[in-house]
Amino acid sequence: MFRLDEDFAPFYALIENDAALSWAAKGAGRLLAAPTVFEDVVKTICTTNCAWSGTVRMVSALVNDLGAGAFPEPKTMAAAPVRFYRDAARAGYRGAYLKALARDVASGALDLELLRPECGLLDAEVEERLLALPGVGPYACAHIMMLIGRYHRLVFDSWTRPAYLRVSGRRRASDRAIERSFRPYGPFAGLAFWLMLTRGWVPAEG
DNA sequence: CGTCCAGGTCTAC
DNA sequence: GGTAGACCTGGACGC
Repeated sequence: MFRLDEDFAPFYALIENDAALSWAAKGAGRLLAAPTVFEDVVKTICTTNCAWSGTVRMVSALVNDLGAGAFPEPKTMAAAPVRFYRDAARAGYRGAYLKALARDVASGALDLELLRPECGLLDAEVEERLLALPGVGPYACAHIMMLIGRYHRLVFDSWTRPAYLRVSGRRRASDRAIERSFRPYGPFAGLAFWLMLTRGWVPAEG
C-alpha cells in the first residue's frame, strides 16, 4: 500500500539540490494507497463535491454494511440494492456511479488493476481510461493516478488551491499557471506539488 | 428557514 | 475549448 517496491531514487536525484524540496529527498513521498485500484477509484469518487464528513459516511457504510469490516468486493457492491447507496451510504447521485462501476469490474468488462504502472500502459492512456469512468473528472483522475504511482498530474481541488497560495505567497494563481511552474519536475510534477503543500505535515527536524 | 458550498462532474450550449 | 446550471447530501451561516 506504500509501494515499497518502487524506487524513489530518480525523484530524489531530481530534487536533491532543489531549494523548496530537497528536504523530501531523505525518504518522503510515499502515499498510502488502497490494496486495489478499484478501492482507490471508489473512495476517490466518494471525495468529490462533498465535505470530508460525507466521504467518511459513504466509505464507512461500504466497509461496515457490505464488507463486514473490510472494503467490499466489487461483486458485493454490485449486488447491493440501490436503496443501500441512497439510504445507508447516502451517496446521492454518486450511488449510480458506484454500483455501475462495481458491476463492470465484477463482470470483468473493466479491469482497473491494469492501470498500475507495472502493467506498462502509458500515462496518457491511463488518464483517458480513468476520465471515461462516470464520476471521474480531472481532480479524481489526477488523485487516482498519484495513488497508483503515476505522478505527472497535479491534483487541483478546494484544498490544494488555497494551500498553494499560502505556500507560494501568491495572491492568485490559475491551475494552468501552477502546472506550468511545476513542469521542470516532469513525470514527478504532481508529487512535487503535493509535497510542497504538505511539507508542514512532516515533523521539523531537531 | 433559506442560502451556500465542501478534496467536482456532467451536459448543453 | 471554454463556461453556466444542475446535481445528492448535510453542516455552517445569516436572517
